[in-house]
Amino acid sequence: MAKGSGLSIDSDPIAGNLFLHQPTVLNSFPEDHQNHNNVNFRNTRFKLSSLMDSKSSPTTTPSTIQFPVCLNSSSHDQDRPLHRSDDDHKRTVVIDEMDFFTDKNHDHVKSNANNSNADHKKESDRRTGLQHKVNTGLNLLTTNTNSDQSMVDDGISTNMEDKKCKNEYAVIQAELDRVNAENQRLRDMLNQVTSNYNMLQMHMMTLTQHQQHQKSEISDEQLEEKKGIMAPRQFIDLGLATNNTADTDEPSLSSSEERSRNHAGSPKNVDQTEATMRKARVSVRARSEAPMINDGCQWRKYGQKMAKGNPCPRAYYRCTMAAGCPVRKQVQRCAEDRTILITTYEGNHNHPLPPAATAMASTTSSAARLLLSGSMSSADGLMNANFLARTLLPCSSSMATISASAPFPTVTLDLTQTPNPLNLQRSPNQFQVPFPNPPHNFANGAAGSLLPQIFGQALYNQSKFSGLQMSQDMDPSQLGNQSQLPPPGQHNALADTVSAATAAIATDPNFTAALAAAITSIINGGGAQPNNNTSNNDNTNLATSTTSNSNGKFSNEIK
DNA sequence: CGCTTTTGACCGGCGC
DNA sequence: GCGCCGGTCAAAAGCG
Repeated sequence: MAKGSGLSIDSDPIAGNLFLHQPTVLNSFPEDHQNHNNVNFRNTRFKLSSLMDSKSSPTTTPSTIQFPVCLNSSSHDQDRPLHRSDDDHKRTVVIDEMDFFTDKNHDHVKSNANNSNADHKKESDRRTGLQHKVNTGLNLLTTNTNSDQSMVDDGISTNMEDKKCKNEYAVIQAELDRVNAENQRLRDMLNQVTSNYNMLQMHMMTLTQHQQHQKSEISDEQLEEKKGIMAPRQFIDLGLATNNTADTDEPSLSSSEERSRNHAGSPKNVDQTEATMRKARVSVRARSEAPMINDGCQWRKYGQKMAKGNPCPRAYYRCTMAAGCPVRKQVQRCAEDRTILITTYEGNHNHPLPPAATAMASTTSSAARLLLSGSMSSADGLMNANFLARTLLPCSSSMATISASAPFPTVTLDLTQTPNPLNLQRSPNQFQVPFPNPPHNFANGAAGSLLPQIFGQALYNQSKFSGLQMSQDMDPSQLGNQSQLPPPGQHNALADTVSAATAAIATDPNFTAALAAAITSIINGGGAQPNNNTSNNDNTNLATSTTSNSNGKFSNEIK
């Protein structure tokens, strides 16, 4: 990663994984460069790798002579892991090897403990002159078959030596190919990260320009919104929901009905998918005197229960914007602080949404998608979510929590901590996403709209890439929106990486993508689309100035 | 009259 | 098996 870009992904454990291989490939030990004739086989590998770096000429293939010398390292050394701290030891071994190759000295175990610097120089000179013969010595230490050894003992052998050289060369060549492939993969990943970074920069610039532009146009666009114009982008990506006719054509099923369907042998994937989607929950805590947070959707109350441990009743709502919409939400006041309203969303809308509702809807949808990812059932999913919560809401480490211990994995956005000066006092590197309606009660939409959107978008992208992982084992058609998957090339490259390191994948290649998408969501959903806020409900005053802090953090972290 | 809310009943999961 | 609990249903009531 170019230092000029300032991208400090190395600090991230996941990105660290990306580059963990990189130093291995691109960095060889300086000592080895100085003593390139002495490098052992493993060091030779690093040299080869470094030669294969894009900055190196591919034509500078090391001569075969370099390898033979190295292979003389003692067997015990070959079996040991390579560490920088072993450099001295390795050099010592090399000296032994040179003694081994001297014409008259056949004592393989000759100690070099008493060798002087002059000896070193002598041996070095001798080695230079005997480089061709070094190949022969190399062969002696390669893995020989019994027959080979007997032939050597017979003293035949230039042919055999050549043959062994060829074998050795083949081995090295194979290694070369392998490292080359790895390098290629790393380059692809690097390119992807770089492109994402560039895209992010572009978006940031666009956003900056848009800000001023939009401020002057807000009033006009507000008028349009009130005319009931519904922009195409209001069709929230519902992924599976829109792709599954079961979701769109059939009314939502109660849990018992779902169970019945499963027993009846209906398409299990669909049912399980829906069940999983519905299990994903996004909980929003916000202060509000109102009985319910206004999130832009139309809800119908279908039940109320007294929940254990809370004197306040829990109300159950379902979305009534379309028949059969499976989205439900629960509203309950916090037992400890009754000014806090806890709203828990579940499911994905299967219909177009007004802009005012897209934020929360995308959040719930994203949470469901996150659960759909193959790794979500494991600790990886929790790690992903925690990583995202930590990364994408750096301004609010306490604002986003994800619980997998709950009956249903739940993303909790605690907005009770942020109706604070952060949203009102903008620093120069912070920005405000303008919304048509003036900020109102915090619970009436302010951060309750955009923060979930950011987080939701991040979750969505995360799940998108998790989908790559899942796609290895599942029918790709089960994925929600294939069109949003990376191109096949990237897909394969990423999938390879995924299969290589399951724990790391979750965050590694997706990090910048999620990050970029989060910013994009601000631009598209908050900045470029700030005026799509339809006043569907009379008291809809969704969103306002938010996440300025988070954006400042984004750019700081990236650069 | 149509829609929404209320509220008791019902159901299934889970733990003991 | 039983009871608790969360979630849902659906009839009745309320409202515009």
